[in-house]
Amino acid sequence: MNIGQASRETGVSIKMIRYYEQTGLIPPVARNQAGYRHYSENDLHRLRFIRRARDLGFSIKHIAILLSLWQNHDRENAQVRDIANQHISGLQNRITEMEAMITTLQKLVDECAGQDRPECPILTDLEH
Amino acid sequence: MNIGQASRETGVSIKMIRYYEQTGLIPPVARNQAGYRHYSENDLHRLRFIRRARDLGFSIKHIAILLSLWQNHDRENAQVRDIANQHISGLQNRITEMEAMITTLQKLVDECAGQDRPECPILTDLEH
DNA sequence: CTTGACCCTCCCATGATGGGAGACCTTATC
DNA sequence: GATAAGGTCTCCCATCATGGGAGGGTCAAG
Repeated sequence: MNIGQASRETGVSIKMIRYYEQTGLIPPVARNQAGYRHYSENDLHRLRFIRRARDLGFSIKHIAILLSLWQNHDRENAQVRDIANQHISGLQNRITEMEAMITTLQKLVDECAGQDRPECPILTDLEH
Repeated sequence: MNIGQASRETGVSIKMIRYYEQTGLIPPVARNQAGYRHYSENDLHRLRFIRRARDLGFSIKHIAILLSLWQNHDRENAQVRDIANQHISGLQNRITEMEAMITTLQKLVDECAGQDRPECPILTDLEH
């Protein structure tokens, strides 16, 4: 199967498939005589794995680790859980930060809307 | 005041101050004969504005608009509110996405921890 | 044999930030 | 006045994941 169809099957863009190969996240795939990449069912499997992990917000570095654990039968499941828990914590921290931003912003917007003064409380806050 | 002290006063790194000038977010500042940048109280004011807006998560593009509204006395406060509301929506959308990721991940981690089978539900999910 | 769809590599761009090299300036100390 | 330390200048490179596009080769159907 050529790269275009592999892309359609897995939901990973052609650009990203080549990028993953180039950066070593996936091993080089087979080529035909013209140099076209050729994807086996196994290759597609790996791409779907990556796609799913990206959808869950894992970084490429974490995905690299997950891929190696995936194919290492000596792994401890706890290692996988560690990666996942680490990722969950990262997400939660970012959410906490963003919620704090929203709280501040919403208060400023409310103040700004609730009055007809010429100066805008949002800008006044930023100025400070 | 030189750039180093301006950086310390405003909390904006030297690198970023120069970058903001280079990309036009702030106008070029005065220079002494040796070419050293020199910052007035007004310049510091602008930098603090930017710093605060960055802390609230505004993109540079949004900050550029906010800066121009800040100095435009004909502006409508509603314009400023629009930018802020737009930003709040963006943050909320990202939070929603991340919360969905956390929900999925947490479920997988719980399943993985609650059993002693050799296969890991997290990897099994990613595989799928 | 032509046409259109596909594929290849290589280069560039994003957004915000930092690192570092090599050169110049300033200030304080001896 | 010399020297050392530290501040500043510009220019280039890297990040992370992703996309755009140029210029050229390939393949299959008509």
